[in-house]
Amino acid sequence: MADQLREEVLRGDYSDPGDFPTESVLCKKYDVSRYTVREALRKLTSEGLISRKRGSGTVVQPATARAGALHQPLSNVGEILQYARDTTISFEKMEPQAIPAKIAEQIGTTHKRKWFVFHGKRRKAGRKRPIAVTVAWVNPDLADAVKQIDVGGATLFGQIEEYGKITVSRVTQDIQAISASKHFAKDLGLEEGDPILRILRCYFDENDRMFEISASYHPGDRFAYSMHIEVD
Amino acid sequence: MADQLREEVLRGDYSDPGDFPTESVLCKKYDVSRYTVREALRKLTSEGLISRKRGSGTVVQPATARAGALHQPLSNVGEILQYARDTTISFEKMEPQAIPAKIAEQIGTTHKRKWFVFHGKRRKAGRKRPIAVTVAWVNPDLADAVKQIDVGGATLFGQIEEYGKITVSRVTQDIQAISASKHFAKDLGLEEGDPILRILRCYFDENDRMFEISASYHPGDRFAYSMHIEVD
DNA sequence: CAGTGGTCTAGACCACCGG
DNA sequence: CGGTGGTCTAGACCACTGC
Repeated sequence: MADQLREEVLRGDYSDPGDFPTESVLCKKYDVSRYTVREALRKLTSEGLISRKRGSGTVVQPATARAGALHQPLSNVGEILQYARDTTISFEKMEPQAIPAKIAEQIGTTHKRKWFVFHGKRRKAGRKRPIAVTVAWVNPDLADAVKQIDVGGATLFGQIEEYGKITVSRVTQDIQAISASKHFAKDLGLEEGDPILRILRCYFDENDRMFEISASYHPGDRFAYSMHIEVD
Repeated sequence: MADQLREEVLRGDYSDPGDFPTESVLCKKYDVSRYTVREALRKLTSEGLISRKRGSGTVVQPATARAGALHQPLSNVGEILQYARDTTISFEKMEPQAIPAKIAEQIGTTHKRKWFVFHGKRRKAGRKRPIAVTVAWVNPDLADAVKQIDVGGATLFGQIEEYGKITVSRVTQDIQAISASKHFAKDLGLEEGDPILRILRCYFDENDRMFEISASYHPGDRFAYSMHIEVD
């Protein structure tokens, strides 16, 4: 139900203020209890699609004109996919390697085996330089899934979910400002030493197995990571 | 109830795995319905304090050995306060000024009036250099509350909430990597040009009025912004 | 298998908002 | 004042876990 409602909202069905149905209307429309309706609306609220006010009702959140730099709104994993909307990413499969010590230390992992490695570049239509570069490591348990990965296509973790028949259930992120190494500077069209935003993500499946680690590097001057927090 | 349970968890009451009470036990202990228990546990889950698994039960999330850098776990505004636990912040009240163009542009505001300005330094016991510096602007509507602010004390937005009789209802954040200016480099003990993580926050009250803007600057090498995302 | 958390129904009272 | 969403009770069935 949340999915269907989300589609309707994104399609703009309730774009006029006051258009959004009340809880009781939704109960009747979908023939479910109020609990179920509220559960669905809770999801949409946490995604920032709607906002609700006691006594007034529910309104669709205006797609606020994102000023200035490239933004990456992100409050749940669903939105990670949205990020890919007007950009494309392509990967290159590299030789398997162990998780580099610097990364392993930061996320506190002790894996010793060699993981599958992918190098990715995210591009925006009409720009020559990539807007971000990514290094991703995939758990060696998932060899079968890795064989089927299409390096030109969708997100890595999405494909792993599909081919590996697993579901991402949590993601951790560490965001840090670092200095561009010669290598990353060249890729991103920066000077060595320029600020770079590094986002280090760990993806866990439903059994709490870490199945992917990704490190993406964004030019500091062209990228801001945006998020919103609702307070209960 | 969530608050009380959170205290117990942080105090370490349920540190052994298998110690955490089941839903039915909590129902009896607090004499509330299962809905209420689940609502409280939902909060703690979203804060990353506990994790739950159908059939197995609820376990307190291990305070994973945070390697190296200073971390700032943050998934809701409540946790912004926690950040202050082993650190202290002190402010200095400056002359009112209009929001600088660079900031105003990024957050897309058109306020023209002069806002109250505070400069803050966050320190950790036993370190001479501040671990972060902050610049905060407070909405000129809140002159009465600003008069009562204790610059040596708690968080700015917390005091504004109290004295201004308002409640923060949402926060937006923009996280960006920037290059240290001469001024910030000196304050943080860095070289000019070193990477800095800037977190730009806008605080909104229950009427969606932006009542505070804050920009905090963290040394790139000593600070990582950590967060976790649960997928439903 | 018994017990866990996930989901759901069908009621209820409340604080708050608008007309 | 009636209707909104916020909170809550008291049940129920289910999938999944561990023994």
